[in-house]
Amino acid sequence: MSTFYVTTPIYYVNDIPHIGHAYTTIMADVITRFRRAEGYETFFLTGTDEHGQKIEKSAAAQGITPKILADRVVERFKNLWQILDIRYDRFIRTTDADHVAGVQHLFRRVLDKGDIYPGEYRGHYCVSCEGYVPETAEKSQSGNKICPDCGKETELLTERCYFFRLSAYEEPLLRFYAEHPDFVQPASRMNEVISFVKMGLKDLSITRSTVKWGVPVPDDPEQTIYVWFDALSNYITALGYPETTADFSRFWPADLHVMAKDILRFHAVYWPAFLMAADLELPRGELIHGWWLKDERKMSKSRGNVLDPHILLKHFPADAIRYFLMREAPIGADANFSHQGFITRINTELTNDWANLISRTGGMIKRYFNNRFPGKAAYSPTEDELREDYLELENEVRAFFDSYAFNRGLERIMEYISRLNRYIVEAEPWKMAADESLQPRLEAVLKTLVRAILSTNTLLAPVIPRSADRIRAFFNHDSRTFGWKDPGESFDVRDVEPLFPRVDPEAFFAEETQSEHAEPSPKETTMSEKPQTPEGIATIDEFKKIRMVVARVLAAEKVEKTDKLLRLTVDTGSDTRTLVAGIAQYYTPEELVERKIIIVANLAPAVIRGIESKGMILAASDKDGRPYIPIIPEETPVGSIMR
RNA sequence: GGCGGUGUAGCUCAGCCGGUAGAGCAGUCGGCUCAUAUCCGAUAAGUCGGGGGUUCAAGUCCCUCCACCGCUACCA
Repeated sequence: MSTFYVTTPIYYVNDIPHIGHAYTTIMADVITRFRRAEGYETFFLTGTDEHGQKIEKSAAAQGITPKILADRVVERFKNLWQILDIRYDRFIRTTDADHVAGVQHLFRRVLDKGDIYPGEYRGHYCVSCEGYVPETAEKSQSGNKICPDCGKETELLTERCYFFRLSAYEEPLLRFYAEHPDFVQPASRMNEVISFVKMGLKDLSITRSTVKWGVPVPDDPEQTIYVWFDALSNYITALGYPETTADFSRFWPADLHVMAKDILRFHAVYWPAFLMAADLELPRGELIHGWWLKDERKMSKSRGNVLDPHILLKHFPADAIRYFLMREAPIGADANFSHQGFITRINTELTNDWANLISRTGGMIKRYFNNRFPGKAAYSPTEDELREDYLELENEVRAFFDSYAFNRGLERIMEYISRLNRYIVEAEPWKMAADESLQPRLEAVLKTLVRAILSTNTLLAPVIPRSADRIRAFFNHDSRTFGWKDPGESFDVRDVEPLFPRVDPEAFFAEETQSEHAEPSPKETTMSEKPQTPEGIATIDEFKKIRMVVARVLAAEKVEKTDKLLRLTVDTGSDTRTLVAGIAQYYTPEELVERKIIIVANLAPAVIRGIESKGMILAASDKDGRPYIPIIPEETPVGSIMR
C-alpha cells in the first residue's frame, strides 16, 4: 500500500493556540483524510516546540519549571485539536526523550562528517533580556543595535558555539530545486527560496551556551542545540530516527510539510541541507499557505486582534470552521477573516444548500415511504445523468485537492449540490406522491438523491468529517472510499436531523461584542507579555540630557536611491543643520517645508547613506512603524526647548 | 534599489496553450412548498488598473507606466 506522510510545524509553546495554528493543522488533517480515502496508508504528525530562552523566562516569571509550562500549553493544543476533529498519529514534543536522543544522534552524525564544526558566534547581545537580537534589529546612532524587546542598546558579544556548514550546500540545494521544481508550492514561494539561496549562504550557528533549556550537545554539555536544528529534526525523530526499522523506513521521506509562509526558509533551505549532510532523503513537498488577516491586518498579540477559535466554536460546529478555512482562502495568498463573511458562507453553503438538501430528501423519504424503500424504483435517463455528473465531479475535485486548491474543489462540489437541489424542483416529487401510479418514479428520484448525497459526502468528508459521519448514519451506509455510493434497492433510513443550524448574524454579533469586552483573560496575557522592566525608568536628570527643540523645515528632498529617507534642512534657532529621517513613505517633501517640527538637537551625529545627520525628528510611531509628526502651534518660536 | 506576484461586475473571486467577458454573495422581479423562511427561475450594459505594440483576433502574448502585496537590500 502506498504511504503518505504529512506534517505540521511544531508550535512554540510560548503562544496559545489561535486561528493560524488551527488553519495549518486543519489543512494537514484534510490532506491526510483525503489521502486515506484514496487508499493511502497515512501518517499525520503535529506537536510542540518547547525549548529556548523565551520558555525558560516565561516559566521563571510564573515560578514554574519550563516543562510544567510546556505541559500546560500542550494541553491547550491537544484540547483544541480534539475539538476540531484533528486526528494525528503522533503529537511530538521536543522534550520527548526519543526526540532528544534523535537530535543528538543527528548532530553527532553531521559533526563526524565534518559539516558541523566548532567556532565562535559574534552577535549583538541584550544584557537585560539575556539574548541575542536578530541581525535585522535597528541600530542606534552610536552603531550598536537596539534590542527590539526592551529598547536598550546591545553589546557585541562573542561566544563559543557550533556551526553548520550551510555554505557548502548552495550548489547542491540549487541543483535539487532545479530537479524538483514542485518541491515548494505555490511556485512563487519556490522562486523566493531559489533567489534567496542564489544570493549566497552563510554558515549557521546551531548551538548556544547562553541557553540552558535545550537539547545538550553530545560530549559538550555547556552547549545546547539551537532552535532550528532541534525543531526541524522532529519530522524524522517522530518516526523513530535513528532507528530505520518500522515507521521511519515506511514513511520517510515525508510527502508534505505544511506551514505558513513565515517559516518557509527554514524548511526549504536549512532542513534540506541538514538532511543532505546526514545522507538522508529529502521531503517530497512543502505546502506554504498565507496568513489570515483580521481587518486587513496581520493578527498579532500586541495589536490585540488575534482570533481565538473558541469564540467561533461557541456558535458553530468544528466542521463549519474547517469548511470555512478551506473554502475561503486560495492556497498561498493571505486572506481576510470577517465574521460576516464566515456566517454568510456557512449559512448559504452548508446550511441552505447542503444540509437543506439532506433535510428535504430525508423528510420526503419519511413522509412518502416511512423511511423504507420497497425496491420498485423506475429510473429515467435523468438519474443516469446525475450519476455521470457525479463521476465527473469526483475527478475534478480530486484533481483540485491533489493540487491543494481546496477552495476550488469545494466550490465545484457546491455546484453539484445546486444541481441536486434543482433536480428536486424539476422532478417535483410532491406531485408524484399525489399519484399512486407514480410511486416507482418517486422512489427512483429519492433513491438517486440518497446515492448522490452519499457519494458527494465522501468528497466532503475530509473537510467536514463529523457531519459526514452523521449523514452516513442517516442513510445507513458506511463507505469511506470515493466512488458512486449505492446502498442497494431496498433499504431503511433513519430520521434526518438538522446538520448545520442556521446562525442568526444579529444574535451572533450581539453576543460577540459583549464577550469581546469581557475577554482578555489575565492568565493568557501573563504568559505572552514580557515581564515588566523596572530598569526602564528614566531619572529626571537623564531626561534633561536630551535637548529637544522646535525647528523649522527650510528644505526637504528625497534621498536618492532610497525608499524611506528624506533629507531635511532645518533652522533650529541657533543654527541650520541637515538631518535624515525615514519618513518618505508617509510624508512628501512639499508638505514638510516651512512646517515646524521637534528635533533632538544634541544627538550624536550619524552618517546615513553618505549624509551626515545631526539630530533626529520626533514623531509618534504606530504598531506598523508609521510616523506621525506632531503639529506645533504656529506661534511657537523656533528654538524653543521642549520640557 | 533588485527579484517575484496581484490589479476582472457593489463585495469575494474563476477565466488552461489568444477568438469579441463568467460564478458565488448582495440587490430587483417572479415561481414552488418536500425542506433548517429553505429551494428554483429571471435579472449585471463591468474602459477586464492606464498607455503603447504584436496579431485577422488580446483580461489571455510583448513593452511601459501606476497602485497594492511578498521576498531581499539599504535604512529610520
